[in-house]
Amino acid sequence: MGARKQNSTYTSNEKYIVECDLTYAVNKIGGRWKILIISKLEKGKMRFGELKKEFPYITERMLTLQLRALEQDGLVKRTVYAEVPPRVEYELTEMAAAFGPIFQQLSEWGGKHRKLVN
Amino acid sequence: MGARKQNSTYTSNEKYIVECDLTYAVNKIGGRWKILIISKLEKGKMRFGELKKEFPYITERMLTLQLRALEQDGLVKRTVYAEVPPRVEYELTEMAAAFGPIFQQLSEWGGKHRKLVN
DNA sequence: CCCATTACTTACACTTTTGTTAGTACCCCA
DNA sequence: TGGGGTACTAACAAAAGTGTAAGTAATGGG
Repeated sequence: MGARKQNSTYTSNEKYIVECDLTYAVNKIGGRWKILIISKLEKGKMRFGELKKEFPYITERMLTLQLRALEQDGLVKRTVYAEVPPRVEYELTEMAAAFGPIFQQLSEWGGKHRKLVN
Repeated sequence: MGARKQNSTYTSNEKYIVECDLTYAVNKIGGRWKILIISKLEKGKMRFGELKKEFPYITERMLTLQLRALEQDGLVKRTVYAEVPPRVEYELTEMAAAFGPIFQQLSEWGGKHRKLVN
């Protein structure tokens, strides 16, 4: 009972869309926090708590969710140290580091666009 | 009565996030259909109905919404011809065309990533 | 024994995004 | 008069994304 009704158009559209490598790529870094997290990690490893401090209003839940998704997608490597209290470090994978130059260009585009439109 | 309660954290986080030029840029092309639409328009002007045919399962509503958003953001130019039945043509602006090389790289990244992860 | 610390997890609520269905205006043509 | 064609629009509903509030495990230190 209570199995979620699978909205077929919603789902099949999603599949159709992600066939495009470009959309696929943008989806990997979509969402509210992923890009910001990746940007911070470009400077090196960080602990969960350190990341949290970087973003004044992020909730632990959101940070966890985003990091998990990034890990799942092979963009972030998570290392747990068996200590108490726990210590967990996050760092970018090569795949994520490859975004570097692309991010640079996108960022420039964003800057220019913002000036033109606003 | 019934004014929507403005969730302040939701909204203020949104503002905070978009201060980043990179996130700002990605937001402009985020959403389910925008990238695909831009990709099609890279080949030249298209009418509403032509665009619709390109995407088998998009609804008219979604296509309209996305085109409106792109227009609003200065990525697409909309030209209405005063005919009956109506004719409306969409084309990319320079700002959108500037995405070209970036899209190329993102797309390559997507292709590589897909092979690695799946 | 109790508390602090860290990195989470859970259940719930709100907001935005996406899709469904039906309908509109306009004029030409039969 | 009435249907066809085009590019929409409106009211509603489903789904995903994001935020709230509270709680957990484990252990060292007081």
